This record gives sequence, structure tokens and C-alpha cells, in this order.
Amino acid sequence: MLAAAAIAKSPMHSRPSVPVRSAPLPEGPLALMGAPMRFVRNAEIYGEDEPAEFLYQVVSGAVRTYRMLDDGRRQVTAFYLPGDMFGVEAGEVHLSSAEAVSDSQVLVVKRSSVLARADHEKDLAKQLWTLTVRELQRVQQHSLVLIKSAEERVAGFLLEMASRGSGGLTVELPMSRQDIADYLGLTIETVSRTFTQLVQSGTIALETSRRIQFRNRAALSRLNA
Amino acid sequence: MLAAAAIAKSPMHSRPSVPVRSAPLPEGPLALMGAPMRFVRNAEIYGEDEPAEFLYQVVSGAVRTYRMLDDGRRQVTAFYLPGDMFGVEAGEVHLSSAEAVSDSQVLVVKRSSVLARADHEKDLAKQLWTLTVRELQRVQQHSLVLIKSAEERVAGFLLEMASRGSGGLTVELPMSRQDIADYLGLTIETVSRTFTQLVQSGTIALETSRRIQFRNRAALSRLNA
DNA sequence: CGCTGAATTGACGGACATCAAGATGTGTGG
DNA sequence: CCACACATCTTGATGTCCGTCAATTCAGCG
Repeated sequence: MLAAAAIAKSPMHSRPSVPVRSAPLPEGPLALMGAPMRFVRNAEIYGEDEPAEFLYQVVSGAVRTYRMLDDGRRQVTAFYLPGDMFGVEAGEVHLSSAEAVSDSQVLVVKRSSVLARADHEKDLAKQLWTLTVRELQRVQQHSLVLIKSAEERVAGFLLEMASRGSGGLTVELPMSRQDIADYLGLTIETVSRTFTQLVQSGTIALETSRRIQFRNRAALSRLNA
Repeated sequence: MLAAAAIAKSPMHSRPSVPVRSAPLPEGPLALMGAPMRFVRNAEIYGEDEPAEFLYQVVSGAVRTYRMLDDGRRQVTAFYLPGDMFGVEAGEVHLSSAEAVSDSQVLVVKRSSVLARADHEKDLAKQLWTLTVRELQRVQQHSLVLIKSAEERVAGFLLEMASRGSGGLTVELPMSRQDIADYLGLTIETVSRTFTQLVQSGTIALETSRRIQFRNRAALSRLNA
């Protein structure tokens, strides 16, 4: 049984730890024309069981979605980075909650208007569908991760974040160890230990705790079985 | 690290262990009009990386989809029962393999024709999308399972199978312990031990190894945190 | 019956959770 | 600019769940 992973939801320290990088937009599949909104770190964007009124697209910062298990454990189901859309649901309510990982800008658009437009714009409908399928693939991939060893999970996570970021030799992690742990189904301690293990084996280096350098990407890929 | 879970793919014993129950069809969202096909136990319906030419709907029997990890482990991603559709992909190829769990009848329809029709039938397109979203929810639910304890996983599995079956006090499991283990991210031994544990606590009873009676559904639900 | 695959049971070890303490870093107030 | 407070991260010691290895029982079918 995992630890409670209770989150101190204090929205203090709402300064971005990293200068908010400007978005590589517009490249979103829907070219959302909604209103841009700002969310401070840890602010809730929507909550589980709330009506799914809007669709969202990250402009800057990062967003996590998660579900709580009734014993207090938290499963982070996804991280969304600039350009990513989220909040798409089948039913009328959200099945997960969404929060800003760091101070973030998010484009918000009325779901009903998108759905209405999709009704007579085949392209838009198809984009919505493609988006959903891509999300499906992401979740499937993620569920494959959850049956691996701690080292494999962390390695896979780093590669995933790298491929979604600049793709270079250094990855900036906007989220805390707790977020990573809850995403990977591990504890913070195990995540931390695995990081140091990777450092000691010369696979990565930590510039800061949230800034990782790849030293041996081949080794990482090998772990990413 | 899990055991290899290598599957002896011998299609021997191709007799259905249970008289093939007739399908509760038609209730499929697409009202598939394709050809009915028969697959013997363990027969491959499609393989990973094959072109996704068809869509499928289970008429009788049961189907499993799975992905192999390169170390030989197998992750069963879903079980499909009569009425369920499967094989929907975004891209042009299947991302998982599908096999008959027991002797099965499956309705097969050309993907291209469905997609073509969906192009000018809004309803059909919407049904396809809804189907995908439902699948997404299923996978999300499943990934929540993978962070729980063995007992919770098995309890959840039994409840899931019950709700998808008759819903009564007795569940017929068409799949082997190995299938269940690979679905839940456990080993056959752990699955088996958990079953006996549940028996000893008076929560369930085994009529046969694949026929389970609920003796204390509340206890199961409690485990299904 | 005897063969064969499926399921169960037991003994043991290892990976990761838990519990606890320290180290580091960052914003706030003097 | 320093010091305190608090969060985050790391590190260590210990326990436990579940995987591994191995043997036995059980069920279906020739």
C-alpha cells in the first residue's frame, strides 16, 4: 500500500520557479480561440465530478490531471505541456481533476461551442477524434509503465519528458518529486533514490534537482524496455 | 520484474470449456453488418503492427488484447465480452494483438467502409468518437488498478467481470489465471493465492476454478478502494 | 487409467514501502 | 544581507508484499 501522498494545497510561494517560457503556439489541433487564463501554482483548473464545460490548451507552464483513491492515494494520470490540450471528456462531467503544476497560462474554450461546430465541420470532428485516440494511446503507454521496475519507470519518464520538451540533452522538470512519484506509482523516496542511482551510474547528472542532464542516453533507452 | 509469462500458443483443446452462450446482440453502437467469423481458443484475430483493416464486435466467447514488452512480459490490456467492440485504432496499424480467449464468434467489418460512411453520417462519426472515449475511460480505470495491492486488484477485477456479465452472484471467468495475472500486472501464483485468501475469508467461493460465487459483495467493494 | 496443461501451495528472497532523520533551497521578515 | 521558517529533496534502517523457484494437486481427454 502506498503512502497517503496527501498534498499540502497551500498556494503559497506562487512565484514561478522558472521564468515562464513563452508558448510555442499556435500549433494546437483545434486552434482554440478562447480566452487565455492564468493559474498560479497548485491552483485548481477543474475538479473531479464537475460539469465538463470547457476544453483547455496549455499556453505556458504545466498542468497535471489526477484522480484520488478513497484511501487518500493520488494517481497523477497525465502532465500537459505547452501546446497540449486537455479536459476532453465523453460524458458531461470530468473524471479527473486538473491543477497547475507551476504558474500557467491556459486557453479556455466552451466545450458546447466546439461540439456544435464539430457537428457541421467534418475536419474539426475528426481532429477531436484524433485527439481522443492520441490520448488513449498515451494512457495505454502509461499503463504499460506501471508494471515495470522503479528504474525502468523513471528512465521512461525522463525520456518521455525529454521527447516532449526541447529534445536536447537537458530536461527541465516543472513538477515535484511527489508529482512524479504519483505519476509513476512510486513513493518520493524511491524516485529520489532512483535518481541518485542513475547519477552514480553516470547515466544522468542533476544540475539542480529539477534540471536533468543526459549523460548516457543509450543506457536510459535500454532501461526503457 | 515479472516472470516471462510466455504463452504456450498451442491451439490444442480447442473445445469451449463452457457451452458457447448465445450473444445478447444486437446492441452494438454501430450495428455492425459485417461477416461473422469463428476463432478457436487462442487463435490470433490480429497482430501488433498489422494494418488495422477491420473493426470487430464480439458475438460469443471472449477476446483479449495485449502488448508484449521486449523482455517477454505480456500486458493484457483488455478483455472483450459479447457486445463489445474492439480493434478501433487512430493510425493505420494495430498497437496491440488480439486473440480469442475461448472459442468465439466475432463480427468483422471493413474499417475503411465505416470511416467512409462516418464522413457523411454525423451520427456514426459521433458513435465512433463516443466509443473511443469510453475505451479511454476503461484504460484510465485500468491504470488506476495497477497501483493497488494484489487483493484490491483481484477484488476489482471480479467486480468488473460481474458487472459486465449477468451481474448476479456468480461470475463465469472465460480466461485463465495467466490471463488474469497479465491483466492485473501480477503473477499466476499471486492471483491464485489471493483467490484462496478471499475464499478463506468467506468473501467468495469457487464452484470451479473459473466459476466464482460472491459470498460477501460488500467486503469486495470495500477492497475495491 | 495415464498424460498434459492448469491451478494451487510452500519456502525463500528481493524490490520497494514505511518510518525517521538530515540536508538543501527558497521566500519572508528583521 | 542575514536568519529564520518551511517546503522539498535526499539518505538511512527496517519491514513487508509479492515475485521466484519448486513441488504437488486437480481436471480434462485420449
